[in-house]
This record gives sequence, structure tokens and C-alpha cells, in this order.
Amino acid sequence: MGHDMTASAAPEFAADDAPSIHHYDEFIDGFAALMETRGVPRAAGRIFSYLQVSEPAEQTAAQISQALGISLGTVSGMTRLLMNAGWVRRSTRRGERQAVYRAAEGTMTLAVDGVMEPIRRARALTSRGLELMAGRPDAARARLRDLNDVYRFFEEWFPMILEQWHRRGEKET
Amino acid sequence: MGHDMTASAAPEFAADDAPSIHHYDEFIDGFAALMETRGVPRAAGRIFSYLQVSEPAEQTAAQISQALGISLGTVSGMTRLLMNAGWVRRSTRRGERQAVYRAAEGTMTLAVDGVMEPIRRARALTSRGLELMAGRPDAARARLRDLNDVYRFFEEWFPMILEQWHRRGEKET
DNA sequence: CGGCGATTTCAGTCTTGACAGAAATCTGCG
DNA sequence: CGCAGATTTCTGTCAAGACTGAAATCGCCG
Repeated sequence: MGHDMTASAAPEFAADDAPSIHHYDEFIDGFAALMETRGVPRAAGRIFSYLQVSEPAEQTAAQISQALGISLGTVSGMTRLLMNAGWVRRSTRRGERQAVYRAAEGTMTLAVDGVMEPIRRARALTSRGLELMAGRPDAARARLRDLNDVYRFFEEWFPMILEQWHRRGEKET
Repeated sequence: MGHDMTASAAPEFAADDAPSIHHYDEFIDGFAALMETRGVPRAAGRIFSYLQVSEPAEQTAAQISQALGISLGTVSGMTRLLMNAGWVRRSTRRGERQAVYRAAEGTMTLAVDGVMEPIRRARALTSRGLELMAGRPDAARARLRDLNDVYRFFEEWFPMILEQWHRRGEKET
């Protein structure tokens, strides 16, 4: 599994007999739609999903633009967004003018990071809320305490979950 | 008409010297903003957050509207949304015209349900994607396999996490 | 019934932001 | 230098949907 694909393949061509662009539409559009419900722009979701199935894995902005039918300007903006989130990597080989994008590795770490941050912010807010309710009756504070407990629980347990993940197979990314 | 609706049924906890409406703005607006990033309308997030700290816990539509400065029409629509999601309950006491809303209990179960559903959909999509890549080289399918593994992992482990939660504290549902 | 408060529905307004396309900027090369 | 492709930035358009306020509906009470 350590071997790369052909090193001297003509970059203008898609991988040998890879399926046509629309073969993966069901996955690409479906997954993009799911990401959209989580606040990710549709075009960004499409790019991310496309980079999970594209052949070759590394794609230029022009290839992405053409494959998904979105403008180069949008590709530029959305890839930046995806790179900031850590989901996509860009690299540019020396001597090559055009950069290539690929799906980032370490999917699990990425997923956990993406979920831990909102949890931390939520817990900070419920903690602050509990401070603001300092003088109030215990019964009144119960709702916020419950919320706070939930977030604290996840904050504690996610590292252990990650550990389980790394332990289960040695397929670490 | 002398409205002698004497507090025959005393509220769970008195609103007597409860802090002014704006005392919790920091929490309410902050938490609503956080929910907004997850696709929840701002007004809905405010209502949810308000119902975590309001005194009494049960509030009428008119009270919510006034406390948060949002129209009654919006309160109607957003409470419906929150009730569908299971985060808010409505009850109407017999002989009473107006209904009251309150935060739903079982916060942890609610949170887990809210996270499990997207995970299931995501895994269904990555599985489908893997089917579509059936004939492709293993190296090409590696990205989707990784994604699929992550979702499968969470699907397996979340029930165990929930069990841990119920075991640790014997207080909540 | 008929009235009235409570609630929902509906139509219109307005903001947000996703996206395309054009212009501007960048980068290495002849 | 200056060209040419690649990339980013910028501006304008457009659609989605959040929210308001008014009208319609509901449900209880006299």
C-alpha cells in the first residue's frame, strides 16, 4: 500500500478508465446536502465530497470547477474555507504552476476536532449561565446544570473515545 | 373584571425576585448564536435558551414574546420547530386558555439523538459511495473507507457512551 | 349563539450569503 | 521585461428564509 500511482501520468487526463463524472452524483450531492444542514455551503460540500472519490485523488482547481460545474472564483473561496477547516490540503509541486487539492488525511481526528470545539463553547456558556444564576433556587438552576453536565461529559469522554479508536485497528491515518 | 386568578396552583418556583430580563442576555444571545451556527434560526435559539433560565420555568407565548422582543407569530413558528425537534414541550392546563412552554427534560438523550441521526445518514451515504466505487482500485477507495469507518465507529460506540452516562449519575433520565 | 382572548396562518419585507463572472494580482518562464 | 496561465479578489445578482404584522382560525366562556 505504500506505492503511489503512476508518477508520470499525463496530468490533463483523468485516471485510466475512471467512471464518468456523474457516476458519483448520488454520493456527492447527497453528502453535500448533509453537510449543508450543518452550515457548510453547498459548493464547499460538493468539493469536499468530490475529493473523496476523484481519480486521481489530487485535482486542480480547473478540474474541480469543470467536474462540478462551479466557477473558478467559487472554487477558490470554498477551497480556502475547507483548508481553514482542515478538511482539504493544497500542494503545489515545484516547477508546476497549478496547485492541486486533495482530501486531508486523519479523518477521525478531524471529525473529533470539529465536534469538540462547539462543545467547549457550549459548556463555557452554560457555565457562565450558572454563574449568572448564582443566587437562584436550586430547582431553577437544574435545567442549566443538566445542560452543563452533558457538555462536561462529552468533554471528558471524547479523548477516551479517540484512544479507543486508535487502539482498535492499527490503521491510524 | 377582577382577575382573581389566585395562585391556587403555586408555580414550581416563584418568580418573585427573579433577575431582570436582561440579566441573562449574555447566556441567551451567546447560546443562540452558537445554535445558529448549527442551523437553528436565531429566534428559536433564543427561545430555547430563555426556557433554560426563565422563572418560572413554564412560560406563555406572550411572556416569551415580550421577554425576547419577538413577535407572537414567530414564537408560534419557532416553538413548533423546537417541539418537533423535541427540545421544548408544551402543555395546557385544563380550564386554561393559554398554553405554556418549558424546556424538555432528558437533555442527554436529546443531544445524542440529535447527533446520531446525521451520523447514520452520513454512513449510509459513504456506504453507498463505496458501492459505486466497487470496481475501483483499493487505493482510490481508501478515502471513503476511512470516512465510513469513522461513522461506523460512532454508530457502535454511542450506545455505550449513553450507558456510561446513565451509570455515572443516577439522577437523570 | 356571540364575544373574546389565544394561537396559527399568511403575505410581504428585508437581510444574508451563496455564487458567477470580470477584473486584478500573482508567478514563473522565455 | 513582459507574457500567459493560474489564482484571488471584487462586484453584482439572485434566492432562501427569518421575521413582522395583520388576518383568519380556534376554543372556551357567559
